[in-house]
Amino acid sequence: MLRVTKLTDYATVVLAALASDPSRVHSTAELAERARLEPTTVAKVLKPLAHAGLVDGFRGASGGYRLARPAAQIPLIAIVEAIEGPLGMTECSGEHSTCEHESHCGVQVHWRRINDVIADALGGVTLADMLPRAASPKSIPLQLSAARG
Amino acid sequence: MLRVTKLTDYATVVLAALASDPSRVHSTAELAERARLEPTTVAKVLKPLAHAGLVDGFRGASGGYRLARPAAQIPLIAIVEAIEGPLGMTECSGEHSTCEHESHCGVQVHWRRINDVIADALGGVTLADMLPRAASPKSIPLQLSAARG
DNA sequence: ATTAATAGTACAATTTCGGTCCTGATTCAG
DNA sequence: CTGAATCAGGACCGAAATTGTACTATTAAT
Repeated sequence: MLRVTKLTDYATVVLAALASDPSRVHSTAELAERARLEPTTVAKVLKPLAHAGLVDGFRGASGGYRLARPAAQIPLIAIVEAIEGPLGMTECSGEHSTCEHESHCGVQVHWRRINDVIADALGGVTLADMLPRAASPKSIPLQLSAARG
Repeated sequence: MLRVTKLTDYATVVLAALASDPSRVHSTAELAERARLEPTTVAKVLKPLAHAGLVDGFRGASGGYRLARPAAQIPLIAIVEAIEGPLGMTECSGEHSTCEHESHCGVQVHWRRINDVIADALGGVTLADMLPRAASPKSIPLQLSAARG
């Protein structure tokens, strides 16, 4: 149904919890309690997030995670791609396609552009827009609909 | 990776084949040959498409399928939803949510709006834009990126 | 009646997703 | 220096979705 995975959904919730106190280091246990998720699940979400450079991980006692950048500088597309890999609406949208129909497809090129449209839509929203009390009144700029209607 | 299913992909290809001769009735066998897909797969794709009113099905000898409307009046979102059901980026984006975290989530409202953004993006592209030689020079209006800069 | 063709359902194989657990590396506290 | 806390990185398994196919019933033209 064209949806992001639950893990991506969880990632936004966990990141939102981190963003509520960006300067501190939060342990997974603490984040799990805040987000009301299983600690193991939170840990699983944070690993790829750290790998993508969205959060910084600190080992050892009193270690944990901290937002690597201000929330306003973390676009949603970065979160989605950190968890789910490169955005690709169809098999052939990405770099290494294995679709056997490529040569005689006809719609491939168009899907690629749709890919860009979605990426732009997801790039126009940042983690800051997802926070309970967003900084700006227009928490999410619905620029596309504005442009169309 | 935030992708549509293969069936949805096939649906666009099959619909594009139908659109190449909109007034005629095409059998699944013929469409399969054009799209280079298995006849059974084509049949599977066409059923929900007919159910959604995107194509008209005619039974009996010399039966087949025909585009129910001009390609320019079939937005991509209709194709996606015909095959995959209502668009819902997250569990809680849709009508009947079963997510237990709703009451204390904080990001739910925002995902809903992102849902709308994606739906708009998919609503701004029609089947006509997917055809090999599109009617308009700007085959796909990248309005979002234009709006953002 | 016979044949062509869709409608609807059901089914197995494969893949992905969701969630848990384990082992190792690192850091802080005593 | 020892031990506890905590992340890093996989491995693993059950559940669910996807994919592709097959079968039967119904409809319509000849």
